[in-house]
Amino acid sequence: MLQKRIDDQPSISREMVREAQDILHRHLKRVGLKQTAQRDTILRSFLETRDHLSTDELHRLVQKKDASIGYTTVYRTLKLLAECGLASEVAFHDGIARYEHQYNRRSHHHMVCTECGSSVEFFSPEVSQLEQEIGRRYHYATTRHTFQIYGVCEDCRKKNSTRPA
Amino acid sequence: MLQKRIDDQPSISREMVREAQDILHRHLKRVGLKQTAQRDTILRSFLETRDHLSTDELHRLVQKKDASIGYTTVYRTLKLLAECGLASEVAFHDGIARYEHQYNRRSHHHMVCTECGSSVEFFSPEVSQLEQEIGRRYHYATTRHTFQIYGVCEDCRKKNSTRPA
DNA sequence: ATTGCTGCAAACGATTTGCATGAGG
DNA sequence: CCTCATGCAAATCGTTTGCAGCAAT
Repeated sequence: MLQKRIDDQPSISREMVREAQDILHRHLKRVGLKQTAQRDTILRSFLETRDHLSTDELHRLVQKKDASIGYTTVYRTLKLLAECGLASEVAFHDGIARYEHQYNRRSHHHMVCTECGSSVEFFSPEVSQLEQEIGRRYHYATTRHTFQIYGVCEDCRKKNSTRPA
Repeated sequence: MLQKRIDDQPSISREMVREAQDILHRHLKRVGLKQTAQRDTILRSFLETRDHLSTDELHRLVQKKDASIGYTTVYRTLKLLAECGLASEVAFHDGIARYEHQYNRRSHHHMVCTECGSSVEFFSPEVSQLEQEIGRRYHYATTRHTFQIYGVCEDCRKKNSTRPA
């Protein structure tokens, strides 16, 4: 799936990887789980991308580093990463769970093209303010929100006018 | 699943049902499909609620009117309703597709409790403005958006403080 | 008559689970 | 050592599809 980049954040630094690993390790200790090579490998692969990965895609990436790591472990680890705040699920409307990293990321949102599936990220602090405000109004302790816009991107519109239905 | 109502719209009138049925029938004619008793029954059941129905829940409701109507038909009809704008899918984060009616509804959004699954609806015109604005900025022809807030509702917080983890 | 519709059962794809084996604390 | 992690295969969940008979146009 394509991915247009609006912001150009540099690829993740050694420091950040270490810090994220620490977060994971602390989380594991806290809930009485074990630190394993597989979990670290998966975390590292995950951090090395900026895409909205499906479990399948991440599994493929992980396999390049260690072909013995199975599907199931990737699923389970992704859940762990979500638990400790390193990853979060983004539901595009294609029936597949996708994850992105949440570590050191400004709150951002997605606009998805319903024809080609490409997406842009955008930032909109107003939305976080809204979250606060609505939460207060209805007495919810809010934790997060999702905001997605669906539409048709410029390229697809061009294609459509060239080859009309 | 629970459903707290913030706005109190009266239950749907005969008029509205008729109008919605017309919309469906016109849509069917337009795309060369047929008008059937099942489709009308399903539409009527759908309109009679204000909840965010899963296909399963709608199927159960429909069966009270006509026990012979099957699962598959409900799925297929719900898709038709979505096509002609009478229904729209709302993705809470529980892995089930839910639908709500869209006919004669102001643009609204959901706040979902991650503990008990109950939800409130709220209205926020700012969000639609944002959709326009972001779409213009990145040259997308936007069609719709989703905005959901997740958090813990007052009741669940009370329960938690009574019976701490 | 022709074409689409229905309900069933089987297929499907994504995710989860049971289990025997292997590795971390 | 004891407990949890792993990988595999099988199970499960929601959803979709193929098909034979039925109904709307």
